[in-house]
Amino acid sequence: MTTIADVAKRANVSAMTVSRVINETAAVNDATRERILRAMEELNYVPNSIARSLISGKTNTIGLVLADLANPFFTTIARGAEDNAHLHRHRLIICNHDDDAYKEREYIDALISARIDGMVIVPASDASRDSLRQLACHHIPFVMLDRLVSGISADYIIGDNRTAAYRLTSHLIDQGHKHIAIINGPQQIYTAHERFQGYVAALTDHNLPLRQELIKEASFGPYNHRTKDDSQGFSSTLRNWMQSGPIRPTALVAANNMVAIEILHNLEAMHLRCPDDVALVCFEDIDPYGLLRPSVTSAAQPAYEYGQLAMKMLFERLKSPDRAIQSLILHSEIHYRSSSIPSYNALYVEDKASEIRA
Amino acid sequence: MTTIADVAKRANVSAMTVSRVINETAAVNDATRERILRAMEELNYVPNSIARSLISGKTNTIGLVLADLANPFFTTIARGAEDNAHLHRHRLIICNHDDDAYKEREYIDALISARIDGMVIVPASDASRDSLRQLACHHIPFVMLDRLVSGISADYIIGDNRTAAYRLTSHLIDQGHKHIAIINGPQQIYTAHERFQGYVAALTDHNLPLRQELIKEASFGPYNHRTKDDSQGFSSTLRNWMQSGPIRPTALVAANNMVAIEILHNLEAMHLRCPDDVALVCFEDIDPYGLLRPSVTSAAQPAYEYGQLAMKMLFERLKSPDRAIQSLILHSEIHYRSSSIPSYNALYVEDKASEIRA
DNA sequence: CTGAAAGCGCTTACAG
DNA sequence: CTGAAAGCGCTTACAG
Repeated sequence: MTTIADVAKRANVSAMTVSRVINETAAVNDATRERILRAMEELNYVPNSIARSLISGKTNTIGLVLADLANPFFTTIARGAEDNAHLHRHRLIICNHDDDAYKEREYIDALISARIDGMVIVPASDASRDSLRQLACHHIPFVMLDRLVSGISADYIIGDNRTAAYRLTSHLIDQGHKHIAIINGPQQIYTAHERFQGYVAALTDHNLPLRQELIKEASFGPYNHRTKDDSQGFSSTLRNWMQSGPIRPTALVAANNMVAIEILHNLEAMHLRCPDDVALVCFEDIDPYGLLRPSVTSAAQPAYEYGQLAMKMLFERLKSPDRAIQSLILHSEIHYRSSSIPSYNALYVEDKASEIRA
Repeated sequence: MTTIADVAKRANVSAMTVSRVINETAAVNDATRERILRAMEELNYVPNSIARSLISGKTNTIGLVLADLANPFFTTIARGAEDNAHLHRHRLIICNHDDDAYKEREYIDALISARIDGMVIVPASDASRDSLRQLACHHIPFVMLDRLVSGISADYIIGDNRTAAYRLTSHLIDQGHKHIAIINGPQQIYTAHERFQGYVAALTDHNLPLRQELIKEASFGPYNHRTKDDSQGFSSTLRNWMQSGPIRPTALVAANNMVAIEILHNLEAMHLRCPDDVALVCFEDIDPYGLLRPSVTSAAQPAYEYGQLAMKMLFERLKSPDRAIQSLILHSEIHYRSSSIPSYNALYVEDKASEIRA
């Protein structure tokens, strides 16, 4: 690999002068500059960022740590983050922790060692606390995205999970449902916990009983992309509810997009129709291209903005390390669609713009 | 930031001995080792990978350069690549070039400067040639994925585009279609070019005329995630074909998943039904979760394997820089579904396993 | 088993 | 306008 010394020798100057030409950090004689530029070109010289980083302490690299790049919600976040990082001339290292705090820790340790300038992280769970403390301890600024970890004070951007869950559940109640089951994510994950609280609050406020038999905790997965057989572990619960349980739910709340997709597969396998046999609402957009029929009622979060704004917040932090901690709550947009409104398709055919809004 | 010198001072040894303990590169007295380990812990020391990289010439970092992370095809590739990179304890830098060779060049220059160990790249177009030559010139091994660039000899993994296009088109012909239109990608993109050749060959072999009026070149986008209004620029063509053109096609070939999605939106806006009013086939999986109705006939490529195998091929190259160039062709699986088979839904309801295979 | 010296490829700070 | 020296945080190669 050509070094600055090679260029210097060929141009008959010192490395220092070459450095000045590259970085335009001081005036250089025009003839000398020409000679140096020619030497750089002839040798096809590209400066070594590693050497620069060792001196500057900056790598122009940001870590993006999230659950699963293959989940469309996180995919879109990643694209928003990458676009913004590119704008700031930084590169993005992407890591998938699959909601596993141990895997997350491995990545974080590697990223600390790689001296990333900062991190945007969707924490795996409450067990991420030590990892985040480790980051702080090494003075690596980070933004928590989508999920909080209690005991950690740092910039963050999250959604209005509890409110959204309350609204989705209330919508089902408004539709006349009394037995509303929920398939939730692991409670040590912030969003899953918040959504459950919103579900509980809506039932309570409407004087409906909270039935333990209608609550199931599942994985937010699947994270194994090779097999898709009930990796979330709620198929039998769902079958039991719909076919032989003591209380058959007439509506289902899915705590994220992956859960909703798996529910739709299960309903199809059971030859049940949605919303005729059972209604469905979910979190996160399950249908980014708007092509699913039945279309699914969901609390859509602005994923691209999540990524973009988290990165923006991080760069502001890098610029002003001592500024006050900031937080941002992005509100979900509830899309009321056919999976929870029996008459929706008729409406839909008549007028595409008739989508009901809260 | 704590350095190896800080640890050495606290443990009353030289930096060299600390280095030996960290890397287990030579025997160290047990008591000394204990003292050093304690000092490392007390100071919360994490070795600086940057400094190591400067010496070793390795960064344990791989560049993954692709068109658009938000396209599910590339998303799945990225996940496959990241999983494999993680297995090899390497980190992945992800870059989106949006089929823009200029944007691609910026990234490649930055990655060369960052001294990545290798790259997996879906080249933007034939105009990527110079960028790839630049990589080779800097002795950075790379694997071309999904797309080839003529004049570049390097390891690669691609699909069987021409054959798949031939089969998809022939399938439409078998179904009795005579006016088969194609909305293709830019011809300087390898896959678009190959798919078009397959389409032409199928028509020719079946003695059907190639009609210029039924050929439209569009973007493989959209790459702007904020607006989705005809960013590919074929809406008016499609409208013309279906509503007022001299020859109304009875079937459409979509050259990638994004084009197919946009076609479905357009058909819906025109109140046309698929396959009743016009049949549709496409490349790449448009429906990773199998929930679309109508389900779309497509030549699905094993995206996860693309990413995984490309990374595997790259690591083998890194291990054996002088081994012969390898290439791998992954065959598409043609899924015959309802968008091109009028009776499909009836079959489907009767028996989910009745999917027709070639 | 341990350490002093040199160097990876650059830039900062100083001198002229 | 230009350059010699020192140093970023490590490891390699040598010496003892």
